[in-house]
Amino acid sequence: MVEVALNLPLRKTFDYRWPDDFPQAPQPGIRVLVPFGNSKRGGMVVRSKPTSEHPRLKSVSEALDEQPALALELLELSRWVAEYYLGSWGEVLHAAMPGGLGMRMETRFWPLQKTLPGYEDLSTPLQKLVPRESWTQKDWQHAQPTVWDETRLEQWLRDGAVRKAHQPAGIKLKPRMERWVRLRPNAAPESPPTKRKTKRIEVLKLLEQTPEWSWKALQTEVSNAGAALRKLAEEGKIEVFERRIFRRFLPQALPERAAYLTLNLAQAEAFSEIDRNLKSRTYQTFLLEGVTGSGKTEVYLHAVRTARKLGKSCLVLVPEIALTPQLVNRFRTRFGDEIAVLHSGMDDGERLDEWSRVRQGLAFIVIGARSAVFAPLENLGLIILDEEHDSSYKQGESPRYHGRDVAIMRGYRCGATVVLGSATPSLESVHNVVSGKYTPLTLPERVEQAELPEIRVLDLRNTPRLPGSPFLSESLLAAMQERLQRREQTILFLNRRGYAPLVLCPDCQHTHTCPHCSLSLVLHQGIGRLRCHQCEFAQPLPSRCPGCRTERPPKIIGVGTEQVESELNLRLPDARILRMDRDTLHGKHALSRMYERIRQHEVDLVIGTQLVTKGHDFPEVTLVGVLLADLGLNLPDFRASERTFQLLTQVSGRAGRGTKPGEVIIQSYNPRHHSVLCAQTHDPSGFRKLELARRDELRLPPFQHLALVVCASPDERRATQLADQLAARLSACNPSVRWSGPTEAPFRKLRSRYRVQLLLRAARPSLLRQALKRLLEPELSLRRNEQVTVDVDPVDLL
DNA sequence: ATATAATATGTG
DNA sequence: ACATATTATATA
Repeated sequence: MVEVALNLPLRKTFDYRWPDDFPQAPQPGIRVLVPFGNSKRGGMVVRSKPTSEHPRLKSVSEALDEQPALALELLELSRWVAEYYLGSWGEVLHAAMPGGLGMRMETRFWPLQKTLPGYEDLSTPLQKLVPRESWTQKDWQHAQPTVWDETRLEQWLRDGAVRKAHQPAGIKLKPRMERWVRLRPNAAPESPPTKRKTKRIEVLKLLEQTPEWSWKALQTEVSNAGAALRKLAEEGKIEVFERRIFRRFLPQALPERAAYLTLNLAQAEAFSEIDRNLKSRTYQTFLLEGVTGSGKTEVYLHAVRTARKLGKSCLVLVPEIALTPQLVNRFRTRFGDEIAVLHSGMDDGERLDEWSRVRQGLAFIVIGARSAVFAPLENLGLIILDEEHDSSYKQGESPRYHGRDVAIMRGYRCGATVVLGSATPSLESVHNVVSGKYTPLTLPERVEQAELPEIRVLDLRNTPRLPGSPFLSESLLAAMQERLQRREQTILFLNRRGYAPLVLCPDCQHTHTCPHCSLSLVLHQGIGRLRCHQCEFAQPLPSRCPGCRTERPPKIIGVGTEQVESELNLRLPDARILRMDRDTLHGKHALSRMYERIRQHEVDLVIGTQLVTKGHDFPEVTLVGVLLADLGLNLPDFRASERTFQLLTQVSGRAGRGTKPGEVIIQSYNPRHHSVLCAQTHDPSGFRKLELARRDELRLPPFQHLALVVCASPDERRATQLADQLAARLSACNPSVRWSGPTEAPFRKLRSRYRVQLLLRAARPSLLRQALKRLLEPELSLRRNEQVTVDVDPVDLL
C-alpha cells in the first residue's frame, strides 16, 4: 500500500495498492498517476505502508519515476509547509517539482457512428472537426461552439453516439535527448584508404582524437557526414546512442573566472562569523544588515566558497526580479558550472533540466527565486536569502508559504547556516535578532569610499510645480536637466502603472469601474484602453460618457508611469527615456536586456515602478527622483509605513554607487512622516524604534502572529454568512486567540467575488494553528465559485 | 477540483 | 409528475 498526496486543494492523502508487476519498489518520493473519481490524477507517494484502513483500495495506474523524484528531506519539509500554512501537501509538492506533479490531462471525444444525427446543424468550423476520428475539448472550444452546438454534443453523449474520456496526454516535460556516436572498442582497423572512403576516414580520425561526438557536431565538422556515419554504424565500427542534454537558460559559455575581491574590515568581520559557523556545521541564522552598496554579494561569494570547500551545497535565494544574468554571472565567474538557476522566467524545459542537474549532483549551488527553496540539493550547508524583507518571498496564492521562513526551517532541519541579507530588514527579522534567534552582522558603509546619497524631500503642498505637469516639481526637472548635461543617468520611481488611475466625466462625475472587481479602471493610453489592475478586464476608452452621453473629453485624474514618460518626452526631447514596468516587459529576457541597456548607458532616464528599486548596480546613476512617496502610505495595511520606508531606502540606494556622488529627490505630501523622514536621514534604527513601538502598542506583528481568513462568494450576503459561521466557531476556541471581523475586505470584490474577512491574532503560532484547525473542520459547505482561504502570516492584508 | 447523489424548487 | 436548480458528499 502507498499513501499518495494529490495535487488537489484537499488537506488529506489517499491510499492505493501498489501493483506487484511494477518493477520498482514503492518508495516515498515517486510520482504516480492514480485513478481518482472518474479520472486520473497526478500525485506523489509520501509513504509506503503494509496495510490501509480504507476498505476498497484502487491500484496505482502508473509510476512516473523509477527512483524517488524527491528526497525524504524535502518530502518532510513540504509536509511541514502544508501543515504550518494549512494547505494541501500535494499542492506544496506540486510547487516543489519542476513542471509540477501532474501529467497533462485532456478530455477527448470519439464519434461512434458514421453519421451523427443533426450533424448539418453544427456551425461550420465544427462540421470540419466532428468527422475526425477523435477530437479534444480544446479543439472543440477553439472552434467557438454556440449554445446549439453544445446542446447537440450533450445529446450525442447521452445517446451514446459520442464517447468522452479524460485521459493523460503524455508527460508534460521530457528530457531532451541527442544522438551521439562513439567508436566501438574492438572495431577492425580501417582498410587502406581509397579515394571513395575519405569521408569515413575523416570521421574515424576525429573519433580517435575525441572518443565521443554528437551527431550534430560531427556534421558541422565534416560536411554531409550523415551517410558515412550510417555506413560505419552498419559495419559495426561505430555505435550510435542517445545522450541527455540539458537545456540552459544561461549562455553555455562560462564567463571568465574572476578573483575574489579583498573584503573590507566590516565585510571580513561578517564573513568570519559566517565562516566559523559553517565550519561548525550547525544551524544558525544570521541577519546581515548592510546599507545599499555595502558589498553584501561579495560576502555571499566568500561564504559559498567556504561551504563548497567543506563539501556542502548552497542555496542562494533572491527576489524574482533581482535574478538577472548579471547577478548569476557574478557567481559563475567564481563557481562556473556548479551553478544552477531556477526561476519562473525560464521555459519549462529549461527549468526541468536545471533541476535535474541539481538532482543528479551535477550542480551544487542553486540561485533561484522563491520556489527554489525546494531545490533538490543534497548535503545542504548554506542558505543565503538576499533582500530578506522583500514581500515577493511570500506566495500570494495557494500554497501560500513564505519562502524566507521555509528557508529558515530547511536550514534548521539540515543543520545549515542561513544568511538573511538586506539593507532594510523586516521588523520580524529585527525582532528575531532582539530575541536572540538570529545573530546580527552589519556592513555600515558603502565599499570603495562611496557615500550614501544626499536626500532632499520636497513638500508637495508648497513646492512650485511645472504648469501642465503637476506631478513634477521645478527643482526635480532642473536636477534632471543637469544630469543630462553632465551625461549622467537618472532614475524616476513611481509606483503606479498606466497613464492615469482615474478617468472622470466632467459633467456627471461618472468614473469607470471594473465589472468584476471593486476597483477603478486605469487608463492605458498607449493601447487606448481602460484596464483593471486586479483582473484581465479591459475595454476601449469610450468616446461618450456611458453615464450622461456627453462627448466632452473626460478629466484625467492622477498620474502613472506612462503619463510621466510621455510628458518627459516632450520636456526633455533629447533624453533617451526608458519606461520600465510590467507593461513594457515583453519576453523572458526583456528585464535583463533593460538592465543591460541602463548599464551600457544607452538610456539617460529611467522611469519605472518597483522594478527600478531592486538591488542593481548602475554606476552612472547619480540622481534618483521619487515622484510620489505617499502612494503606498495610505493603504489600509499595517505594513504600509514599513514598506514605504523600505522602498524609499532601496530606490535611494540606486544613486551614487560609482565614483560620482548621488542625489535623491523625494516628492511627498507627508514629508514629516517617519517613513519619509527616516529614509531621508538614512536612519533605519530610528525607523525601527518608532515602528516597533507602534506595533507593540497595537498588538501587531512581530509581537503577535496573524492569520487572515477570507470568505469569497459571488453573493455578498453569502460571503458574510460564511464569515459569521467561522466567527461563531472561533468563539468556542481558546480565548487567547483574538480576532477582528467579519469585516469587508479592503478590495470588497475581486474577480466577481465579494470578500469578507476575519483577522486572527495570537501570541504564539501554535495557538493560531490550533484555532485555524478548528475553523476548518468540519469543512463548511461551499457553493460554486465560493472559497474560504487561509493565509498564515499574511504579508499583505489586501 | 470535480463528479455524483440527494434534496429543494419550479412548471404546467 | 416531471424537469431543473441547489446543496451535500465522496474521491482510496
